[in-house]
Amino acid sequence: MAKDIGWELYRSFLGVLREGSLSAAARALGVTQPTVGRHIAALEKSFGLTLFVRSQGGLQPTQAAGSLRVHAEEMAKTAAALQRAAANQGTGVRGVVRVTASEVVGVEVLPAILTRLRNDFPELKLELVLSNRPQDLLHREADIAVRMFRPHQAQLVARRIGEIEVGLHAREDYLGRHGCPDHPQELAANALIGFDQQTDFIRRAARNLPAGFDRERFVLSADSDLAQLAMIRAGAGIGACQVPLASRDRRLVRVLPEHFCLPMETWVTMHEDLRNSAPCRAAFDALATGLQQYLAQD
Amino acid sequence: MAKDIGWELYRSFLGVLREGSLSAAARALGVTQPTVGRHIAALEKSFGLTLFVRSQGGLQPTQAAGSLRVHAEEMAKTAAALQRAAANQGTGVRGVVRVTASEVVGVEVLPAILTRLRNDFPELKLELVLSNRPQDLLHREADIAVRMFRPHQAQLVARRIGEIEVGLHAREDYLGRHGCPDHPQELAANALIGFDQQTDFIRRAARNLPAGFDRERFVLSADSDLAQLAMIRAGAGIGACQVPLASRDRRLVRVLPEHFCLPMETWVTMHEDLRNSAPCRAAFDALATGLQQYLAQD
DNA sequence: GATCAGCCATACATTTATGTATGGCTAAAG
DNA sequence: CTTTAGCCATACATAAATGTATGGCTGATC
Repeated sequence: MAKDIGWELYRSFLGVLREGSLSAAARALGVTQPTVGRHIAALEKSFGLTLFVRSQGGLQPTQAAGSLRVHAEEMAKTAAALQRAAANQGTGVRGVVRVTASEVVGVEVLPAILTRLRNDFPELKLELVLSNRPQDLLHREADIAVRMFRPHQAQLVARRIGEIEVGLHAREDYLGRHGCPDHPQELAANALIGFDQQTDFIRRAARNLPAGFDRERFVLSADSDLAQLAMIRAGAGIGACQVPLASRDRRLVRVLPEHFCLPMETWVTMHEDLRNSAPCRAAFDALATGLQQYLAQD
Repeated sequence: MAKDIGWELYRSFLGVLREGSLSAAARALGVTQPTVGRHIAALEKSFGLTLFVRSQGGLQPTQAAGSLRVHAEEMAKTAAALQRAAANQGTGVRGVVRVTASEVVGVEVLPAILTRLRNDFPELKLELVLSNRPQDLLHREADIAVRMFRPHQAQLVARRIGEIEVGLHAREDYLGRHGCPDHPQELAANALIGFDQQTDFIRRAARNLPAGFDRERFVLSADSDLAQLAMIRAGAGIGACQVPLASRDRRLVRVLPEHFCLPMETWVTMHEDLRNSAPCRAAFDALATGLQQYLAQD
């Protein structure tokens, strides 16, 4: 096998893939355009294949380059994880902790918790990754995850927070105009706010949904849970949201609580290696207690 | 955040972790000792923490360095995967394909298949990883896996080969001396060859094991399936092995076929991105057809 | 069609990283 | 006790990578 290739080259390679041109990649990486150009040339020579088709508007990746991209991304993620891990290694609660959560929790619940945490530890930095797709804690895409299911991977420290209940809600003035439904059948006559594409959670919860609440009846649809929440708050109709969230807003009224009630098991998880990391530990504890308070306010 | 750290530094870091000294790491990496020393110094400066305690006998990693190691290893694995992927990208069946399989299959079955493959494609190189632990195909720890269970991850091309049967066997001269058991109860009077620690496969198959074949009765134990096979072949007693394997050896006789019969579903799997890679494709096909022949010789 | 902005490629200067050579140190072997 | 082999650290020389400056090219805009 030919000599191993310098890892720095992969960095430039990924930069060009992401930015689309040597010049842009150079700017992003903090080097100059000829340097990136030489790196790509060196890679192509090593591999013996064409990675990019040069053009005046930039470089277009070949199919080969595309298939290598995932690996380069993985390198970048790992490098970032290593750097974060190193920053969290010293004594004292300082460094960067990356927290992942669902969009709703991240926007509605975490800010207050993380603000308190930051007040307690001003040297702590936080990165928030909002996604309904579970991040890979084992490979440190995130340090701590707030998830709605029991983690099934080993090597994780997991704390069960409790169950967040999801129920149907609407603003009282909407219900005043349309009447508050007493039976699921009456839902059909209402402006239902729902999902567009089925998410994992919905699929799992589908069997617990009442008959009147399904995709065909939705008048307002959005894949974004945040958008659905905003529509409920705006009085657009009846939709599903977390009960403790709705109870913060006096104008929101729960609809058909006995027919529509989805409890979501809530967990805070972290890689076990991070137990000895002061900043991760602090963030973990703050999230656990903060979320418990969130549940208790129900 | 401080400036990003050159990925090359991580390489030196991992080298020192693996080799235990600057000098040894330098040799392994093909650079000189001062270079590695500077890299480590640069890393320690960037991180603001001590990674190694210098001593005359070498460098001893601190706890911090140890906790960063997994990430560095991950970088190395990914870099290797990228390089392999690149090598397999060109036209023609050349490059390195990494195949993983169980120890028994790897030692007893694959050599013939891979030899034929290499004869057909002299420019193809093969790496064999023998392990009962499933390798991570998604992250390209291996390109192709021969596994005894249906793959549950998406993004994988999987071909079902059939079922390899596992049965009890012994050499005929052993049976001549001790008599061939007709009922499971008679097993207790025999020299049983079995596992020491329970493997995943055993655990899953446990409910299908006959009453007379369990851990307490084993006279000869080994975790290595290869060692068990060798003992069976040496005429040491009765043990379990793959039926097509035993039928190659005329001296081996199957024992209690109706009571002890564990079919193992056999699959060849590969990441779907590799379908367009000529060398991986060739290896995949060769493995699939070769294993099918192996099953058919039963 | 002329101007401008953005891009890549090349030639040259400079900085940076690396290699070479050496000395000091320790632990084990003679 | 001496020798040897292995290691790290430093000073200096060298090679390699990077930056600077420039020219040519294309496509959009006026």
